[in-house]
Amino acid sequence: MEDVKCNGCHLKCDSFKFLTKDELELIEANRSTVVFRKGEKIIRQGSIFKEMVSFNQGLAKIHIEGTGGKDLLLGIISSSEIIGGPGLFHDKRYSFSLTALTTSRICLIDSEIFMQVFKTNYLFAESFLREFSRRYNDFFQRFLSLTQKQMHGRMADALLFMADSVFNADSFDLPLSRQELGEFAGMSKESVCRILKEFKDEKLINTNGQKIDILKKDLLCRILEAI
DNA sequence: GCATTAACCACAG
DNA sequence: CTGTGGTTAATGC
Repeated sequence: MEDVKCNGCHLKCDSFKFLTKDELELIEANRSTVVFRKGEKIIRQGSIFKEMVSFNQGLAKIHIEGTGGKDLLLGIISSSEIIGGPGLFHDKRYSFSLTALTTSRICLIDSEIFMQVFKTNYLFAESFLREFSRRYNDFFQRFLSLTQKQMHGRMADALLFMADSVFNADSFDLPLSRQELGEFAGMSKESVCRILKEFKDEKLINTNGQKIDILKKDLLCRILEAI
């Protein structure tokens, strides 16, 4: 893999554009670039917070571990973003796991160095916190969906999220297994199968393995709105 | 009571 | 891993 300089890297997220040449070189000297394959864990919930993740390319899931080995899938990373979680400021532990859903290109930045730059460059810090806040806002919206909607509404939510926030298309190859989709929509994998079949029978969507086509988005939106 | 919702289990492909 | 069918428990008319 070619080692692109941070300065000329077009994959890095917008926050980095606020860094001075010196700051970017400092980051560069304290980061590694790693490619993760599907299923590989990028960060592990509970482990010591050593590095910030600069996610550059690919697809990954943010998930937290529940009891009995059951996960809750909180979000999907599909574009460049700096990820680390509250551990950077709070308890020096990762508060969630990050797992690659497809081959993903990531830079790992020493957290001490990241913090150093955070403290000296206000525009960078503000931009980073804006991204950070947006991410947590999304989590809160998920909680709302998970706690106040019934299964069909949650499934419609999950499918529309994939279409609008991840793929920007109404047809896509779902990067999640039925099990993972269940972890995202807060239901068992059996319920996922049943509801997808119902949606398919009602011609709201078409499914073929991992391939999903949303056929009647307006009706799906109505299911989403109707509790 | 009866219907609905949704999880758990078993099992086939 | 995916999908189906049966069972069960809780909740709501």
